[in-house]
Amino acid sequence: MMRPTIKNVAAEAGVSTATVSYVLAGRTKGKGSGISIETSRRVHEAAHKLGYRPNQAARTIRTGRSNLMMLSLTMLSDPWSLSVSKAVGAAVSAEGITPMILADTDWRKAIPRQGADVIFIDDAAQAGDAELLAELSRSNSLVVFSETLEPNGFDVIRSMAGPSLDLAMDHLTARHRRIAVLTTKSSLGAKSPARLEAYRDGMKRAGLPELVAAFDGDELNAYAAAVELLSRPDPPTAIFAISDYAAIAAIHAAQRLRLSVPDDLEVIGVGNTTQGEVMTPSLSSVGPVGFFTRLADVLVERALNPHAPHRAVDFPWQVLLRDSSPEFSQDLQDPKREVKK
Amino acid sequence: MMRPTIKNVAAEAGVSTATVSYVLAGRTKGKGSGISIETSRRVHEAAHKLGYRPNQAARTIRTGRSNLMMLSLTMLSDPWSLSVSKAVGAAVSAEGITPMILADTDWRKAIPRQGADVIFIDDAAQAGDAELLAELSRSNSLVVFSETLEPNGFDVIRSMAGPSLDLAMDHLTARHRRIAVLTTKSSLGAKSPARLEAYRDGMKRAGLPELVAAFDGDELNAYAAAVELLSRPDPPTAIFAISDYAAIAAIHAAQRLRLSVPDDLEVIGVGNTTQGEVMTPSLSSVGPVGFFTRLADVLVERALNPHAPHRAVDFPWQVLLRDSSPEFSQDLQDPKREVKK
DNA sequence: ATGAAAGCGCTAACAC
DNA sequence: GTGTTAGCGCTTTCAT
Repeated sequence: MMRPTIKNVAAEAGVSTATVSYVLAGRTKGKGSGISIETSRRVHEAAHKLGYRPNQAARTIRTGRSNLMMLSLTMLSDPWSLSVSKAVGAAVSAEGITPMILADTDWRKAIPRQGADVIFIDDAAQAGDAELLAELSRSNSLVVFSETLEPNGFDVIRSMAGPSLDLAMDHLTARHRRIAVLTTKSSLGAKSPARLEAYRDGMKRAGLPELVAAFDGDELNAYAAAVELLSRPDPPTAIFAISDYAAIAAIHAAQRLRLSVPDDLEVIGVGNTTQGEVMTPSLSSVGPVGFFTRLADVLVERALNPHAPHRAVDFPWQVLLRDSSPEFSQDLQDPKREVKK
Repeated sequence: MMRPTIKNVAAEAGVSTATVSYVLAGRTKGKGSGISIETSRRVHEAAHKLGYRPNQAARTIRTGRSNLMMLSLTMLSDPWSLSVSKAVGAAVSAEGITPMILADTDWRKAIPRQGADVIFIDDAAQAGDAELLAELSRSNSLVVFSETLEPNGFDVIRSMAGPSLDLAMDHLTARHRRIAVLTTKSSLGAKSPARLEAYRDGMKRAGLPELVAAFDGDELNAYAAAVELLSRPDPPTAIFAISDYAAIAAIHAAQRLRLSVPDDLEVIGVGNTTQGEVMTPSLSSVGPVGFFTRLADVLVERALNPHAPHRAVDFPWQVLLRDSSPEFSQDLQDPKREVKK
């Protein structure tokens, strides 16, 4: 009942453990390393007979590589997270790397316990994160999504969100007077410190009063907050949501209240996720284009080359107006209204 | 630049590696194991100074436990998967177990490479799975979601779906004549072999012709298939979707085509996920009640007690009519129409 | 109260 | 071509 080891296989095949290791590593064909075809066959046979599975922990301790990529995703139900997972899954398939998701967990607590070759962290904005990351980067390759950090032993994925966020706010303030922001209470956390500010600045520029609806947690709470917001006596005619998932929740809330999107309510999200793109009505969003594929590439590069110099990767953002905005607008970059296939 | 080991810490603190191990394992207070308070302090100090992090792989190889729980989720974007992740996350938090998600991957290929104490597999229906699982269960504790397998070295989570699926079909056939099923092409895979059959049997009972819309893959394709289905000259007035995510896609498709749910189209899904419950209109679904919490409990129990006898856990299902069905129906069990909070 | 030492399963020099 | 052997970092008897 004990799990068979390389030793058992060696005994069964009548060879040494080294030979087994070689054969199972597939170095039987190369010209330099010579294992006879017959020995190789016997080893494979023995391994199969015993139901041998390599012990990943032992291999890791020896080689120093786990072939694991960890994705720390703060809110798995955020379509942003799903997009990351999908893109990474597609990118690593060829490389012998297995992506594992650490979901809805504070990486600050959970990471130290893990061993992955490369770790993606989707949320690093709290005080002290810079130090902690520098510290962690001594034992793992880190790729961090952050608007504020600089590379320091780890890579940083940055969204050059500012200008596009401003543009989106100007779009809204030109068309509406009551514009609410739907945001997480801890706008410090998550991917969004700059987003709330963009709203505030935009409203200030237009001389309009702020209308803040804050929720705590996931899309269910965002939905509840949106319902509350839209049920007020003088509801907003536009919502700037701090994230696509919040925007989607707002649209569902509007539909529930029999409000028409975009006629009664314009909604713009942030993140440009696939989910927003394919929903009905499709969601206007400000976000990077081609982001997820590129992010996945960066992660794979880092996995394959742990010692390459660390860098910051910037993504230009765009405003993408779709069905949740009333009209085609000439004044925005890339104004082509996207069509669903 | 090398990652510090227990050895370095021992040297720095002027003690042996054994002492460091003891201290860091927290066995300093117990009466039996005596480490002086002073030594303990020095060790902690040294560890902190060096930025020591235990090597998880080394610990695993020595103890045989990784404190990892792996969730193999065939389609992460399926709300079913999100519900699993959420429930498990809540259940393990206290136990020192870290749940990791293996997403959108064939466990048949990926599992052998991993080392987790307990592995949840959400999809085991293919030929040969029974043998492979029995095999794998020699090295890992397995919990398998399956309608067909029997426990054999692993636990089985079973949904007693049949009667409720039949009930749901009878509900539909009593009210509609053109009822379509929205299903994955490979209805062999995934969690659904019995679901398609329930549709077929139900239609046969009612003497109605089958109307099958099959898609390949994820919710985007389900959406496309639903649009196509509803655009036909003689569209169905009800859709029985093989999974909640497909049902949600169908509702979105209907909304896009300006059809009213439930007036023009009744939709019933399978799985009873939270996402379906909170959407607008809320989704009628047939599924287990309290399933996810219970599943999480089973996983935790298994993680804590690897040698307990293996068992099958059955979940009774119910038909839950919500807004995507036109009317309150007396003839169904638990007919209380649920209200969103 | 602390340390020495034996491995866990595996890989990679280096011998033969 | 194949075997010997020395560890990787850690935990855990068993001495002292």
